[in-house]
Amino acid sequence: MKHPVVLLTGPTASGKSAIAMALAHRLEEEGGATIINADSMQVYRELRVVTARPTPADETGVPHRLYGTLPSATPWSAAAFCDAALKEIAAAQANGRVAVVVGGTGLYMRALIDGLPRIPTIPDDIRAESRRMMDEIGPDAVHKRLADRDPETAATLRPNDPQRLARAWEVLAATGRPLVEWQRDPPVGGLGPERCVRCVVAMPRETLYARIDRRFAAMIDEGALGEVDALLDLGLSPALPAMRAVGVPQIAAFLRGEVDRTALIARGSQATRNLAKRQMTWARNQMSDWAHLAQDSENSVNRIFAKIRQ
RNA sequence: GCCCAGGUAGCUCAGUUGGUAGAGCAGCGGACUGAAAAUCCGCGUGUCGGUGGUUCGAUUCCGCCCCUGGGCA
Repeated sequence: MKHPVVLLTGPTASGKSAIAMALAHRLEEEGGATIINADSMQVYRELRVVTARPTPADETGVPHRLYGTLPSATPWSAAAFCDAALKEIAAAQANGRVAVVVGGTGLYMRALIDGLPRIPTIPDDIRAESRRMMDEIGPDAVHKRLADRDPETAATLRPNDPQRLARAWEVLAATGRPLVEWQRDPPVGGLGPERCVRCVVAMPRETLYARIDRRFAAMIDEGALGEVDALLDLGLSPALPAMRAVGVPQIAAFLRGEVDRTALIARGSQATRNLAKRQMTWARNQMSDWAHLAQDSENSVNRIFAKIRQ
């Protein structure tokens, strides 16, 4: 394979970052690797402990890109990720390095492989207006308004799905063209599956859930409370993606004195398990043609290494 | 020991003026096309604490017993 890009995913706490690091070390003699973040939350600067982002020590050993590079006030997106990731992949390859894209966000992986239709960036004021309308009149009423002007897109959306309705509304408002029409345009910018070595880490659910419980409790001891406290000091809207990262609302409730430490750990672990389950559903049904790796890091590295050399 | 309030799904609880019961959460399955760690959808048989009694029929009414919480001694 000429310039393979390694795509490595798996549910949260599955150990994919450790596998990526081991792979990078293994590739050291052949030019090295650059690890590129495909996780929707690990980009946010203010969140490190709570998103289990690679440590500064990890980052000095191997080049890491798109980790902690964005202020939490600025929402990231699948399209922003694709643009940035494609540049980083090109830069890594120009230096003779293997690009290893790692992250748990299935949508980002899909967008990177298949590309996205070229929908214009929605201006901030239109976006804000769309979200404000959602808050004021509720998804059901927004769905009715959308059905009025864009019945085709409205028909594909449930009347109680605020996130997708807001998106459909702002695309229509900003471009005058229905979202479903945009989505019929050919996607651009995708890497294509043949250029990618796609791997997903899998393990028994009980094993993963136990890892999650252990990890969340450890985060509390490693500074997650102070980190979230500092984030809250920024006074950001609670609707922002970074403010909704798993652990942030739960820790915020603890800092407000609404729950005790035991309840915090229970709720934080719970929310993380819920996330892991959704990620596993995505992997099972949307990534069935990806190579499945066991949790064993050494074995996984060997398998990925063999695929790169094919 | 006495009095009061409870004992219903894994958890928190609702309910049945007597016709064997349902929400939220958890769990499981699913969707996912530019905020995705998001957003949304589907799945609920459980000796209704135990045991006698009344009744055509009791989780529901009555007696006794057990357990939990609170109060009084």
